[in-house]
Amino acid sequence: MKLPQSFYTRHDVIQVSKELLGKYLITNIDGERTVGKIVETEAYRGPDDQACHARNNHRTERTLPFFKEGGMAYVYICYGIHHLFNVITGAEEMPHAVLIRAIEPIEGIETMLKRRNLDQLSPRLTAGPGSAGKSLGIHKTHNETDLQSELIWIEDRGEVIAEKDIVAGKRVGVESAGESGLLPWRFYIKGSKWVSKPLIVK
DNA sequence: ACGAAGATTGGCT
DNA sequence: GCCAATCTTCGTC
Repeated sequence: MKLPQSFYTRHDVIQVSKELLGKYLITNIDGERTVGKIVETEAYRGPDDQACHARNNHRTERTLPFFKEGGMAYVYICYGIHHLFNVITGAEEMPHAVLIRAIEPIEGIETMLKRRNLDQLSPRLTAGPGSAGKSLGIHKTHNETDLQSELIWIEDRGEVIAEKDIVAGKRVGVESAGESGLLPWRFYIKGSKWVSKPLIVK
């Protein structure tokens, strides 16, 4: 079942981030259907979260999607190369988003391999936000795509990830965000071999 | 108008 | 492990 818009418009983006684990992200791009199970996410909770692009309600052309109602894609380019896929959540004017950091390839694996210029299936195919987005054919032109459309959407296939099977840790690559950089808002499915980096737990 | 930095990745040493 | 790739965005001049 396709997740309804009400799944995304909820207030608590941390909760939405965790519940997205075990859901299926489906794209129908360039006539190729690809499906990946979401195994790793990160929550970005503006305006207070200093690691969020929309921190302090910072409103620019890039961050406009943050201020719309939850349930659409937010795709932006990182380091000039990578197209990172996020889901906008929360109510209008509430700038929250969830970054999809890794998926487990489920369907259309040949297409994914071709898009990534790889010839062998391994976590390298879809681990990391740049890799996951590229394997699914997601491009910056898909920014603001409605997740109720027939282009990109997320399905609930009845799997529930128990709280004990969710690992929480610091988000990746946000050290410069001060206190916010320490928040444990990265989540992944315990034991999944498809996550982008193992969490260093002491 | 200019320049530095960025929610990363892959190739080379 | 280190570093270049590559270009948009944003702060500053």
